[in-house]
Amino acid sequence: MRPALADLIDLLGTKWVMRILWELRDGSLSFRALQSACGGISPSVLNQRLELLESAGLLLRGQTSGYSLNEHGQSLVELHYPLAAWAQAWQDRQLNTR
Amino acid sequence: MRPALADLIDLLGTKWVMRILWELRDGSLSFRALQSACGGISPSVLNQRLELLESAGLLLRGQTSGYSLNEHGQSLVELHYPLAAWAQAWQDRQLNTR
DNA sequence: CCTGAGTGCTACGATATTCGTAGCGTACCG
DNA sequence: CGGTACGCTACGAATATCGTAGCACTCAGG
Repeated sequence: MRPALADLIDLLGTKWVMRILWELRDGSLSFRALQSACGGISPSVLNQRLELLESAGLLLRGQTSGYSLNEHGQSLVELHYPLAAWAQAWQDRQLNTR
Repeated sequence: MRPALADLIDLLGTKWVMRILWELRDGSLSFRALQSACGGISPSVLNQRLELLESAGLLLRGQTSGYSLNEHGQSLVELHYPLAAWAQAWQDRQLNTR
């Protein structure tokens, strides 16, 4: 039996997925705003990922207010907040090493 | 100034990277064992990712005992342990919805 | 009305990444 | 001298992503 976590890891390991979740962490963004927030992801791929996240039950397609995370998506991205401190220490380490 | 977390997210968002970290979570694996643990990733890409993880300072290339995470890699993957419970609830939700 | 600006999203050729398989060179064990 | 397992490379085929152009729609001003 395949563990649930492996499926999640595959989802999060899909290019752009984590980034999109992250950019939506504190509120909704329009399609185009998301596109530029992600540094110029192409619209076809962005749309593909948005469909993926919607079918994963994490995303709300806003009719007026753009895209935003639902409660589940929000709780998932909040689980990643501790990564911020780790990332900072990691970057400092990389700079010193190099 | 680009936040450190964005770099980390890009790293983790690279295909196979999270999966490799996860498969190495409790010990070392040989190249071929990693390959099959990841469900048949092609060796060229696996090698590429191993180099990436090594240059990111997370991986130890074992001379005898295969590949394993160093202390930093280990601490990173431990930050993801809380995801397991979330993933389980997520999967249950998906099954009920469908 | 009409125009302009913003929206979500599609199309499509060019480019980059990944896959799948075959195989090399080495080391160890009988 | 096999046999087996190892890390890893090569390379064409398949797939994914990029970059750009543009369509259809909505809404605010003039």
